[in-house]
Amino acid sequence: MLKREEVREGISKLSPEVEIVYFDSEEKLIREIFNILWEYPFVITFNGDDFDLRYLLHRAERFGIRREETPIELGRRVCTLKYGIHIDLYKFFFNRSIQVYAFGNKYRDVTLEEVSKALIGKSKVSIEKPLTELTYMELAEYCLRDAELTYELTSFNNELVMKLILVLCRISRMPMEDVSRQGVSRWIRSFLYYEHRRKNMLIPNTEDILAIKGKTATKAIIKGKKYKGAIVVEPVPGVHFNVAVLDFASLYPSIIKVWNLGYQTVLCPHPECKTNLIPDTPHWVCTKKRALESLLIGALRDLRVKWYKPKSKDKSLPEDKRNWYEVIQAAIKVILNASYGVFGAESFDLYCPPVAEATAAIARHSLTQVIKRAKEIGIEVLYGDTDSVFLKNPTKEQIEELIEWSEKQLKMGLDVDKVYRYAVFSSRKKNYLGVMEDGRVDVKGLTGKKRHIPKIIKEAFDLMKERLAQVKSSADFEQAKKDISQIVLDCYLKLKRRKWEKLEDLAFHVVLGETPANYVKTTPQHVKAARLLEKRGVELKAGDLISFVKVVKEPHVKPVELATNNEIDVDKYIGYLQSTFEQVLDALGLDFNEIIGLTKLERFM
DNA sequence: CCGACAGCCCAACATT
DNA sequence: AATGTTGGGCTG
Repeated sequence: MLKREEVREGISKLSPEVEIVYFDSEEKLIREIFNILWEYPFVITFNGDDFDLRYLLHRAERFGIRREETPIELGRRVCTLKYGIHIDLYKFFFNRSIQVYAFGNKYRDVTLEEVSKALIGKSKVSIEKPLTELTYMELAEYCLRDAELTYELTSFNNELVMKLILVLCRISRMPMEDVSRQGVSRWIRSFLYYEHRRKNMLIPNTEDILAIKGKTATKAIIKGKKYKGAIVVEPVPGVHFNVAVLDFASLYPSIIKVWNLGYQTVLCPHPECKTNLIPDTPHWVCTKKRALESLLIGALRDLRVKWYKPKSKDKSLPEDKRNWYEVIQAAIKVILNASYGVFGAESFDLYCPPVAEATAAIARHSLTQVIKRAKEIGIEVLYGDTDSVFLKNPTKEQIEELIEWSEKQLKMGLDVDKVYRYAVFSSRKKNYLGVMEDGRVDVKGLTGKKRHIPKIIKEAFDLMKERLAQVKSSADFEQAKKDISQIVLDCYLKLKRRKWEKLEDLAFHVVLGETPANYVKTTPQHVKAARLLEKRGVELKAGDLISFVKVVKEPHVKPVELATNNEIDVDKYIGYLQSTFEQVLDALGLDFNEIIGLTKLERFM
């Protein structure tokens, strides 16, 4: 720590083995930090690329410490070490694939506080004063905790993160420093390029692939997308008991494997292959040669499904071995999940639109076929999305038959993913709720689970969820419906009578996709609130979370910290409550307006 | 500058 | 007032 005038010692809450070293000049402090950095083969930071290491380097220059004396190498967007490997966990945890597939979306904002809370259940030391006003002991405590959290993010769960990085290195053939910073498209590029070189193949230029194979032939449903994607089945609204959810095992990678897809084989030059058409497209696939992507993605898929996944569940293996298999299968899953998308991404060096398009087309065909077959053998299909079918009360035999049929006819693995005791569908796609046998509740897409909605509505929604978890049979529903009506009514009255506890409970929370000034086409509500904050001198940028409430007067929103209770637009909130709950109430045969006591007549007055 | 994809829902905004 | 567009949050 740097000795400074007027800084008090403070009271130490640190454990006795912590040693504090004081320096009387910043230069000496920095030189000592550098000495320590030289000693370590790995240095882990959280945002060290953009802050810690960069800052140290620049401070060092101020004191005339020469570049040769510093252990830090300055890159354009990275800071590396001359001896040792610097891993910036901020970059690693920021990676969408890591966030979603490796950590199941447990953290949302990529901050040390958020990620630590989510993954290791620990928090930063909270401080009320500006850093400069802390006593030495407070500062020491604060910094030490940050260091501990950062380290523990790599050590928790048997060093999961370090193992994951190591496995990804081995698959992608990239150095740890790169693999921990770059996105999944770079991993896949590196992996495919390596195999090209190993087989002594030419690596095509990006523009040559596009020139020869061309663009896409199908029309996307969503404006602005390049090609047609997945199918979503119109749900059968209502409550359904005993719903089996079947899905294809890693559908897209399986298609790439089974259908021999790759930039070489789709629209190949052989006239005799032109009859080997891909359903729903004018494209054909080669019948003579194997595509490298198909081979490699297929091999990865098989390794995961047939070796690593079963080994990770094999109870006869020692714990640490099983754990290692688990890490590997998770790492392969991350790569497989992205392996189709990259072919449709312009930024990918083996970008090949017809390959992506063919994969999606075959997926539609496969799902359609399964639905058709299910109906043929007498099963009602309630819903389906991309790779799944929701079957109403099927028998064991029917399920077995469907799975066998898929294996034989489509060469595609179909499995029972889960069974819902009952499921609730509205008429909306990607919006449903399922209660599993053990009482866990899956909520998909419903407004009630979205993170931007006010706490007061979310809490009511969660109460309803808990109540629904207790329903075992259709007879149970009668009482549950009454209880749910009461939950909705309570929340309605709390709003109508302005009896909320805190204003924060009414706040919507929306992330800025851009810096406020960049919104030129429209001004969404959270941007309006953001601009009010900016007027107060708050600096805002993309990624910042804006919390605002809805008020009566123009512009109808206010940042929560600037608002008062009496200006709240209660009717807006009631409207929101209504639309949130109606997604479920509809299916239960309940009516929002009746619940809150409006008779049909009153509603028309 | 940042970089896997498409489809769906909702609310608010902008335009006709 | 009706209709299309934008932006965010979600599913898969």
